[in-house]
Amino acid sequence: MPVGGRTDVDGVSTSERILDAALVSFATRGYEASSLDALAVGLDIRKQTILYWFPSKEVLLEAVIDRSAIELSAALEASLTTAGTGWARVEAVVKSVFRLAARRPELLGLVREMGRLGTPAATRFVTAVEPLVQRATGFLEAEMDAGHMKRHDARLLLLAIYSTVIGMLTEVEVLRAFGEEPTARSLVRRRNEILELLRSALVIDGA
Amino acid sequence: MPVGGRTDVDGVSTSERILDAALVSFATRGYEASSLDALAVGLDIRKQTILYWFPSKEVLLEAVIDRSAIELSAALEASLTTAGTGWARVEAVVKSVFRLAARRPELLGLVREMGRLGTPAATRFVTAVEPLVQRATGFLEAEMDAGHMKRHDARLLLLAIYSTVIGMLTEVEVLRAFGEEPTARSLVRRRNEILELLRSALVIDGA
DNA sequence: CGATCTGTCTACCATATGGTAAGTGACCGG
DNA sequence: CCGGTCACTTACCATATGGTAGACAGATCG
Repeated sequence: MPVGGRTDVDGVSTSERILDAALVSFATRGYEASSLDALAVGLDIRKQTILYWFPSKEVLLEAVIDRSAIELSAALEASLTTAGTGWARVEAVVKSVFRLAARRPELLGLVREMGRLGTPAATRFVTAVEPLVQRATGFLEAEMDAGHMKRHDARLLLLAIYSTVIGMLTEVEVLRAFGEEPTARSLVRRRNEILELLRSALVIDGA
Repeated sequence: MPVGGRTDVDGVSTSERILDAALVSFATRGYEASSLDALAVGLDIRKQTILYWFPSKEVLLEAVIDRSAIELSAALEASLTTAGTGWARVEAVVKSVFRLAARRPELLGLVREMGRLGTPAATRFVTAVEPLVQRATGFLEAEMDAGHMKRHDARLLLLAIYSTVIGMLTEVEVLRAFGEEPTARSLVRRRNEILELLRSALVIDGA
C-alpha cells in the first residue's frame, strides 16, 4: 500500500488523489456501486494507473478505510483531550464532529457505508476506531461516577449520541422530507437542537 | 406497475415475490449494487420474468419504494392514532418502530438507502411519507402548546428522534464496535435507552 | 376446435466491469 | 551513455450487467 510517489505539480501525489476521489465515491455512491473506470475518468487518469497504486479494488477500499479511520480518530481524540470536564467536554466533542462534517462530509458518509461492507472491511474499521470508543465510554463513566452527569449505560448512551449526530448530518434526503435544507445555517440549528437534547439528558439540574 | 398476476401455489404472486426480494436486496446491498441476475437466481426465476413484471430496474425500484412507503406509513399512522396523549404517545410510536424493525428490518434499511438515490426516486419516497411527518410535527407542537412537553423545534426534534431510532436500529457494524450484538435482548436495551433519553428531553418534571 | 392472451422461458446483445500483459518515456546512478 | 527503475500508458480479456426479440405452454373464450 504505497502512500508515496512523486509529488505532483499541485503538491498532491497521484495515489493521494486517488484515495481522495475513492473516499468520496465510496461514501456517496457506495463501494460496490463505485467503478474504477468512473473514478479514473473523474481524475483524468487511466484505470491502470489506479491499479498500479492499488492492485485491486478491495485493496483500494482498505487503504481508504485505514486513512479515514486515522483522520477520524485524530480529529476526535484531539477534541476529547482538550476542553474542560463534564458537559463542556461533551459539547466540545459534538461541536467538533459537526465541524468535521462541514469540512469533510465524506468521512462521516464512509462510516455509514461500513454497515454494508461486511467482514473483513468493516472489521478493519471497527478495530481501528475501537480505542476511541473505549476512551469515550471511559470518560462518560468517570463523569457519571463523579456525579457530574445523570446515570446512563455509557456504551448505549454513546451509541445514541453517535446515531443522532451522524443521522442528522448524513440523511440529506430525510432532511428534505423534514423541510430542512442542507445549508450551513441549518447545520447550526441542527447542532443546537442536538446539544439541547443531550443537555436535558445529561446535565444534573442545579450543578 | 401490475401488482397482480395469478396467485401462486404458496399464495404469493410472482410479482410480489420479486418485490419482496428486491426490497431486501436494495435495502441491504443498495440499489446500484443489486443485480437483476442475482435477484432472479435467488428467486429461482429467469431474469426475463422480472423484466416482464417490471419493464426496467428503475421501474422495479419505484414499485418497491411505493409499496414500502405505504407499509411504513400504515404502521406509523396506526400507532400515531391509537394510545394516549403526551409522553405515552411518543413512547407508543417509538415502540412500534422498534417492533417494525424486528419484524421487517428491510423497511428501515430502505429508508436509509433513500439518501443515495437522488431525484426522482428519493423525491417519490419523500412525497409519500411527508403527510406522516406533518401529522407527527402537528402532534408534537400541540402537546408542547398544551404544556404537556418541554418546548423544542418540533421538526428538528422529530428529525433527532428519527435519526437516533434509525441509527440504533440499522448501524449493525457500528453496533459491533460499541460491543452491542444484534440480538433481540440488545434491541430491547437499546429501545429502553432511547426512551430514557427522550423522557428526560420531553417530560416536564412533576406533571 | 381454433384464436388469443398470460406468464415464463431460451437466445442474444451492447456495454461496463475488474483485472492481466506488455509496452513507453522520463529520470538516475554508475 | 546506458541499464534499470518509476509512473503511467495502450491493448486486451472474461465475466456480468440491463435489456430486446421471440418462442412456447397453458388457460380462456368464442
